Amino acid sequence: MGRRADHTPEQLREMVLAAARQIVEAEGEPALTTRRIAKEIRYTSGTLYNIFRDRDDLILALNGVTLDELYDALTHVPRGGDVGGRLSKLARAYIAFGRKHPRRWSLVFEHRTGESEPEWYPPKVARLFALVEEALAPLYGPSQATERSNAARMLWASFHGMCALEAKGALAMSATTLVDLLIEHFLGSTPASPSKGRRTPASH
Amino acid sequence: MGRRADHTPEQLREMVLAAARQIVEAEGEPALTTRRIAKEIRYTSGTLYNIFRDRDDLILALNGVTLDELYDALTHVPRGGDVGGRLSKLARAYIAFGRKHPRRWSLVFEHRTGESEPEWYPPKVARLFALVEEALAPLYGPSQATERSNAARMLWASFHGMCALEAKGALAMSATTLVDLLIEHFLGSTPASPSKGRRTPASH
DNA sequence: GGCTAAATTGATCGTCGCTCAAGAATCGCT
DNA sequence: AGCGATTCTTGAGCGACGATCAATTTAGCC
Repeated sequence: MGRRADHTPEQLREMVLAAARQIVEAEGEPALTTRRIAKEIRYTSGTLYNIFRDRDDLILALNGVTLDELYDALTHVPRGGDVGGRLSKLARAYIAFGRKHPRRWSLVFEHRTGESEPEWYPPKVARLFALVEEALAPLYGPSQATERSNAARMLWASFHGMCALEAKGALAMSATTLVDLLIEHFLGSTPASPSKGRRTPASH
Repeated sequence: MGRRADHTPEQLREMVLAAARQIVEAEGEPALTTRRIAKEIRYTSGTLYNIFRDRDDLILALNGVTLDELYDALTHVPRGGDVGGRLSKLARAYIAFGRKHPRRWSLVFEHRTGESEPEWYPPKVARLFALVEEALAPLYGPSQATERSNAARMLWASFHGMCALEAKGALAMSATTLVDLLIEHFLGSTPASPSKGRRTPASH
């Protein structure tokens, strides 16, 4: 057979990613073979290589979808309330996402990023950090951009660690409990700026 | 050819793990094939299946070696000094280990633990937590075992998250900076027991 | 209608994890 | 010492994998 006009390249790309998403979610990464995906969308594996450079490129694109969904889930966290409440909600949303899509979430972090990431990838990660930075805004003055950025990275990495260890069953307890413990400790002290130690938000 | 008396099963097992260790460290997990390991130790791949159930079992054993080495590295952290200093040294030793053996360290966490872990595995993880718990001992009274355990898990998971994100290049900064920031915040407040908030160790 | 260019297929290559019959070397027994 | 039983290793082989590519078929264009 030869050329078909069944689907545009864009449609095809989305069909592949949708199928890949479903396969990973249902059966895990080992089941994500090119032949399996092709079968799912009624093509053959060779066609996938018109769209993606190789399997790694396909997984990277799928991880992009996952990061988009994660960002979407986090942006739906209400913005009001105090800093601690918002941090906790952000962390819980992150953990909830990891629990809801464990295999796809794991794929983002287990995937070996070969030589280098495409240019569209880092921003998808950066804006997750930015959400935490934004939540921290009330705690820091305009001259404390670095402190706020460090704190956001510290908190996000910690959330991630709890989520990761929980997913591996290495925690023997709920990650949300640990998250709240971390946030309490974090808000209970502000060593970066002792003069500004306050637990409730204040407009700056 | 048939039976050889070149090596005992124990020797063989160690040769396999040593070769696997070297291959992973030098070329990463994709290079860790049964044929490659067998070639390295002058056997054929079939022999590996007399020692390990399958490739996953072999990787699990290798991860056991890695966890042992990690534990060894952490036990060599000096015990004296204040709590903050010891926590920081433990975390730095953990991060240093991850930096020194990135591919082998990643393998521990990227490996999909299929059905269930063998009985010898969880203790290797648990005693890492125990090291942090021990370091936290001066901060908690005898009736606060749960609080201490939670704090240790929270800290360890956070260390892990920083190490993991640094390894993926997602931090854009040094993990040790974040670790120290976390420890400062942690010691700067003790919401679990406000009456016992002290930053310097005390014998109990 | 006929020509060009694009897209899809199916065969194919080398490699992978894993299995197993066959054979060789060691061990236990007398 | 001899010899059968046992244990271990090999190498061929299976099915599946990622990836490539010539052949073929179709869509778009004049």
